[in-house]
Amino acid sequence: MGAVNGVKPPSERVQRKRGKRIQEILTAAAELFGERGYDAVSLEHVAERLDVTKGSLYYYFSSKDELGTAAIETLGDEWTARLEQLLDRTEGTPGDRLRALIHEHVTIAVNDYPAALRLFLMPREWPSAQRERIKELRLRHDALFRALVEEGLTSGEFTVTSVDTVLQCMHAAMSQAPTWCGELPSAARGKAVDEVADTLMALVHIGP
Amino acid sequence: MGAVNGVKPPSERVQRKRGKRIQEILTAAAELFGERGYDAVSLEHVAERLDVTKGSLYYYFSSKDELGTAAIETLGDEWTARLEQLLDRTEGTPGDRLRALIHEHVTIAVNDYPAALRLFLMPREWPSAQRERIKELRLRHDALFRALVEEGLTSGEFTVTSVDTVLQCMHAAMSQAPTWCGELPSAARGKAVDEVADTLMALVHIGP
DNA sequence: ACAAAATTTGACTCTCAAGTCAAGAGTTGA
DNA sequence: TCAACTCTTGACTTGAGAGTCAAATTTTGT
Repeated sequence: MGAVNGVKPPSERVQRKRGKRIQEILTAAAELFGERGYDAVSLEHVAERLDVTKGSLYYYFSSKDELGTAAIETLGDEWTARLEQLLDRTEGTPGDRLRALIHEHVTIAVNDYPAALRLFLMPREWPSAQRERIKELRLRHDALFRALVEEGLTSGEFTVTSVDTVLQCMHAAMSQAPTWCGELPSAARGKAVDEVADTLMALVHIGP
Repeated sequence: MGAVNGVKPPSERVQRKRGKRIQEILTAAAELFGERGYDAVSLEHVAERLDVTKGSLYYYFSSKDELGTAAIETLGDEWTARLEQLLDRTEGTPGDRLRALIHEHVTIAVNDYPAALRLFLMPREWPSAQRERIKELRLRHDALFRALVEEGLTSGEFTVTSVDTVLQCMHAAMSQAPTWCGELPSAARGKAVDEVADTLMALVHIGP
C-alpha cells in the first residue's frame, strides 16, 4: 500500500489545461462527425479544423475509434442538454411537450447534425468497449422521450401498441429528417419540420 | 448513312450470355451491398463471391460506382417485385393492404437486406448520373405505398397532415427496423415486426 | 482445326487515411 | 536559469482498396 509510485502526477493546473484541450478536440470532432459522418471524416480533417497536425491528436487519443466515441459522447451530451433546456421552458400537457420535443430534436438534426443518423442508428461495428458507451448515450437521450410518452399514457392522453416500438420509429424518422428537409429552401424548411412533428404525434394517437 | 460500320456486333447468343453474366454479378453485388452496405463491400468481396478476380468485374463495369448503382437497381427491382406480388394476393380495405405492405417490407428488410438503409436513405454523394437512377428507384418503390395511402384518403379511411411526410417517416422507420429487430432472437422477431406494422398504421390514424 | 473475339487473370500502380516515432519547441517549477 | 516535463511536428510505415493492362485462357463461328 504505502509503496511510492515512481511517476509524479502532473500539477492540477496542467491537468486542467489538458482537459480543456481535450474538450476543444472533442468539440471540433463532434461537429465534423455530426456534419459528415464518422467514416467521411479523417483525422487530418479534424486536425486541420484545429490548426494542428494529426500527430497531436494521437497524443491525446490512441486511435480514431477512441476519439470517435468520445466525440460522439460530447455531441450526445450537447444534444441532450439542448433538449432538456427546451423541456425546462415548455409548459403544457404531455402532448404539448412531446410535440415541442420532437420539433426541437428535428430542428437540431436538420440545422446542426445532419449526419447524426450515421452516428447513432448505424449497425457499425465499434470496438466493444466503445459500443457500450454509445448505447448508454442513446438510452439517456431516449429517456427524455420515453418519460413523456409514459406520462401521456398514464394520464390517458396517449395510446400505443408498444412504447419501445413507438420510440424506435420516432427516432428513425427524426434522424432521417435532415435528408429530406435539408434539401428544401429554408423558407419551406420550417413548415416541413412542423409537419414532421404533427405526423409523428400520430404515433401516440394524437392528431393535429 | 449506308456507311459500313467497321466493327461487327457480337452475335445474339453471345450478347444474351453477357447479359446473364452481368445479372449474376449484379445479383451477387446486390446481396452484398444489401447485407453490409456500399462502403463496407470491396470489389474483391464481390469477385470472391463469384469465384473470379476483381479484374473481371472491370470488364463489365467501368467503376465501383457504376456497378454499385446498377446493383442497387437490381436490389430495388427485386424488392419492389416482392411487394407487388404481395399486393396481388392481398384483399381488403386500403388499411388492411397497407398494413400487409408495411409488414412485408419490414420482413424483407430484416431478413434479407439489413443494410438497405445505408443504400437508399443516405445522403451519400454518388456521381450525379447515378443519383438520378437511384432517385427514380425510390420513387417507384414509394409509389406502392403512396397509392395505397391516397386510396385510403379518398375513401375517408385515413387521415394525414401531409402524405409526403407520412411516407418519409414510414420509410425511415421501416428501413431502420433491422437494426433493432435484427438483434432479437428469431422467436421475438415476428412479434416485433407486427408491432412495427401496427405502430406505423397510426401514421394514417388507424389504430390496431 | 483454327483464327478472331470474348473473357479472365494476376501482377501492377496510385491514392488515401490510419497509425508511429524521434526530434524539436514550448512550458513549468525549483 | 535550467532540467524535466508537456506538447507538437512532419516525415515515415503500413494496409486496404480502386483502378489498369498485357498476357493467358476460353469460347465462338467458319
